[in-house]
Amino acid sequence: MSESENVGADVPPYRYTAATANEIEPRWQAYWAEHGTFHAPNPAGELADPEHPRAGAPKLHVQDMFPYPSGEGLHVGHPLGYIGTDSYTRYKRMTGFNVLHPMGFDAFGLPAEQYAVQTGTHPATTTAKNVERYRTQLRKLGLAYDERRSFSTTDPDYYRWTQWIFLQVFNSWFDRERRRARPIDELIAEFEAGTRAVPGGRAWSALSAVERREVVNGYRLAYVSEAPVNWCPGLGTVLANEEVTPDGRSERGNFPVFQRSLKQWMMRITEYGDRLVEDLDALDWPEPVKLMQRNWIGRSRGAHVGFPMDGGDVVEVFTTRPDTLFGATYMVLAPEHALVSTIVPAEWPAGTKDAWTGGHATPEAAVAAYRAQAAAKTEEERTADAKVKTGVFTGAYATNPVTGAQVPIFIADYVLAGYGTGAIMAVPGHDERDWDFAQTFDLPIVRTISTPEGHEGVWTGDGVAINSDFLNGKQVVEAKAAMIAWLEEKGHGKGATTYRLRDWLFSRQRYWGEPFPIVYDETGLPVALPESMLPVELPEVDDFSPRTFDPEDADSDPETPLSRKKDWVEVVLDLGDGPKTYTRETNTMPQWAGSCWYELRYLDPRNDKRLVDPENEAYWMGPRGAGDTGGVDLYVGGVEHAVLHLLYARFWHKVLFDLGHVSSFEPFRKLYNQGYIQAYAFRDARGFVVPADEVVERDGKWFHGDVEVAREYGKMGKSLKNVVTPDEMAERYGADTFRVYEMAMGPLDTSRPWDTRAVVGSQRFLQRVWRLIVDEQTGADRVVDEPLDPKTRRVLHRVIDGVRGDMEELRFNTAIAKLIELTNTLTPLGTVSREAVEPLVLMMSPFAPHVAEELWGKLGHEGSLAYAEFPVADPAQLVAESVTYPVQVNGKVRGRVEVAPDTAEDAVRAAALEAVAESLAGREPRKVIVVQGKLVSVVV
RNA sequence: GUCCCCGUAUCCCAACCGGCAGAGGAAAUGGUCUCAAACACCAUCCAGUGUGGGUUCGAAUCCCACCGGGGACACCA
Repeated sequence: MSESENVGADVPPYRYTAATANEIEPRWQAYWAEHGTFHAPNPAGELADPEHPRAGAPKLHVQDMFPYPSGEGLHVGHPLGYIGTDSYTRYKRMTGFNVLHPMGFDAFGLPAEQYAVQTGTHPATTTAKNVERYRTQLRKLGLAYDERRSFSTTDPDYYRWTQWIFLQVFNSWFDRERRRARPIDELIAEFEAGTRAVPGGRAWSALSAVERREVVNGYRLAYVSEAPVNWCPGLGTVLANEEVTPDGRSERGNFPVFQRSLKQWMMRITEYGDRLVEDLDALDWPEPVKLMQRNWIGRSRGAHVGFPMDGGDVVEVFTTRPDTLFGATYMVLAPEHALVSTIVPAEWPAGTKDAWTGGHATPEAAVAAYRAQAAAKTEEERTADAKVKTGVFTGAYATNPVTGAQVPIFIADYVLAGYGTGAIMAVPGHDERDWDFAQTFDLPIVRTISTPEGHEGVWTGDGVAINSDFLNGKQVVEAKAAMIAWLEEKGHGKGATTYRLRDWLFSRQRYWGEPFPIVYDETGLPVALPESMLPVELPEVDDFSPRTFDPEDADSDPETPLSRKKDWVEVVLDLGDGPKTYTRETNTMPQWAGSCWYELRYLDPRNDKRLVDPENEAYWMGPRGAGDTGGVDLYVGGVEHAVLHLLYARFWHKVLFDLGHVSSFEPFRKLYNQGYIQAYAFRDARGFVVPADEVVERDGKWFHGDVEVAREYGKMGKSLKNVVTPDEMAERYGADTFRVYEMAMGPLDTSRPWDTRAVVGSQRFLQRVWRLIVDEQTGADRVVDEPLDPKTRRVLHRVIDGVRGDMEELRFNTAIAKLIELTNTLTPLGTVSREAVEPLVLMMSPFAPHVAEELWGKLGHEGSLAYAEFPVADPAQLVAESVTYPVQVNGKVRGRVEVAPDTAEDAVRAAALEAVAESLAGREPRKVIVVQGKLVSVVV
């Protein structure tokens, strides 16, 4: 690695090199810090500044997904998005916007805790050290953050408000009629006044105090429930559905996850299912991310239908196709369904087919065996071959409410306990899974939708209802509505919507997270701490580790690190009725909690009275008119958070909106997914990774020393020995070169391979600009005040126009290409005109801010260019002096005509025909097409 | 299996509503500078747009099929 180290005696003394960059860059970084150059003024509060050049200007709030400060520090892939937003915001600031571009750290989480467990170092120490390292690395890149607004989610001043939001969630309920959250006191008032029926049918006044609390707790948006959860013994904690992979393992650590019924905190995100789906339409987000959220929420509209049984039980099913009810010839329950054990008769009823029994003598034996078999299967095995359907007859029948027919009830693992009611009506004629099952078990198939001529097998498409009595002749949509009306009238069911989304499991058995602001009294019911007691600080402990277990031990029980801190857990408090002993909640919040609302804290980071001053929130994030969602103007990050962070953050934001704490009803108006920087890794014949920077290419093959190695393409990472750090790039080329390279190598939203060798191209560009202004031998200023020649001036204005357009659309690669083009146009001119060079320096400043600031100074300006006006193209200069039309004859270019830009179509046509007269050779044109400003096409 | 995105020069990428396939960078080749090399500079080189069909005066761009790469979903009733 040599290029920059041989800056020898022969290099001209005033050339722009890595050494120049490394002198300039820290100096400007210090200047910006000292002058608070990138402070953004708030309308109100401590950060208000009426004297600021952008006070009262239109605002722009641009934010990156903040990093988890890992111990390994940054590699060149991490800051790609940060440099993108930095370039964009520097540009927007120069066009007159008051720009908010903050950065913070998402610092709670597993790695710091695991490191603490291994080394005994307190996670707070590790975290502080890592955050400091990140800050240093980011500062070296010249990222223009308002550093007054920076925080870590682990700061007690920050998580105080995370806990405060938890209390808001805990102290509210979802009013389904109004479709929004309301304070829990309003619910209690309704119960007291008798305007809302108490569940269970008893009068509010007849309930004991404890019973009342239990009723109310059943409504809270944050609640404790004993329910099946994802228990991961290997990690010693429970996990949210979103943190479990499709094959039933933990996203972190890849340990097996088991369903266990445990008492845990949940958040009622399902109540927001409709709004989370519907409001997606109003967001400027990439379609794939919207699709992922829609899929995850999985809203289905349909009906609940009751199938009565002789004993009085009713099998309740959910269906999206109530219109096919006449074709429901059997039913299937999930093996875990609660009814299964009660409906099984002692013997197989008459008419039981052999295939239905699984070879067992009694229904009880068959069901028991099938249940055991299903329970033993992993998620992966269960879904491995969807075409092969398994199941067994329960021996019981229910009545199809519309046909009156007795239909057999099966259990099968293709029906999931956790979705809908855990039971289905099977319509083999019009559902693929039911069709497959009916084939295997020889069940009757009744078609209720007309199928196209000649179609055989299952039909899931549209059609007209047949064999369906009062539905016959209706189209699917119409038939669904008619059936729902019938069901509701007869009391056999009603229209319903279900979701794949489950309530959010919100507690973790970890140390390094936010403590809950919750204690338990002698009744064992939770009591919220008052706001005045926030923050509930994380206590010091000796042992940070949760109890972990044999990863396969499904029956182990979680134990929280905080529960071992007895003198913290037992606490005497006066919560209004005198000092009493309480027991603290010892779970902590999941890592997502801190990132669920951080966009709001940037707006008013020092406010110790409120989460955010409403005036500041309305200014930075408020809606721009009726129907506008409000929110961050541009939010940049990777797609990997499509359903986790982005869904949780939307949920919390909507709760805060409902309770009147914010004016925007979505947190992120526009989302942009940056691509990833990929890298090559190399392995020898044994499969061992060799350091990528020691591999050389010869004749299209790769060698490590004399050993040929195989190349693979993928992530950059320590274990792949292919990490390149921004620090090393800054040292070898300077941060500006590194920034320009990252922005120039391709569109921001596509992934591309890192190529250190190509970085030099960006350095040459900066060097050429520098050379335009500074004499490399003497250091003298080369710029003259002579006007530009008209041709170059038109190039300049075309570039200005193009660069502005590119910047607005985040097309940084093409913007840089245009700047290079302009530079290459100016270089051979000999005289360097201020008229061209000043705009060039301003236009390059978003990408290469340090060298631009330095050159701006050399051009005679005082202070920073951060608030200088970005060049504006003169429309008069954008009109070409003349236009050259290529003239095509039958699609081939046969001539050219040069005319004035405003030449009328007829004149262009005449000139063009003349120009290709020879090619026409007397043939009469059948058609002449003149595309104004583009070309002429002649057809003969 | 279903859906979405992408295949342009040796490589990374441009080409905005269909209009002369090349803006920019890297590599390569030749040259200037140099005792020499590196740096720098100048010049050159390089594809008819994955394949096959269609629409059109005209297709990288629109449509269909296939091939290759990436992503999402995958018993959700």
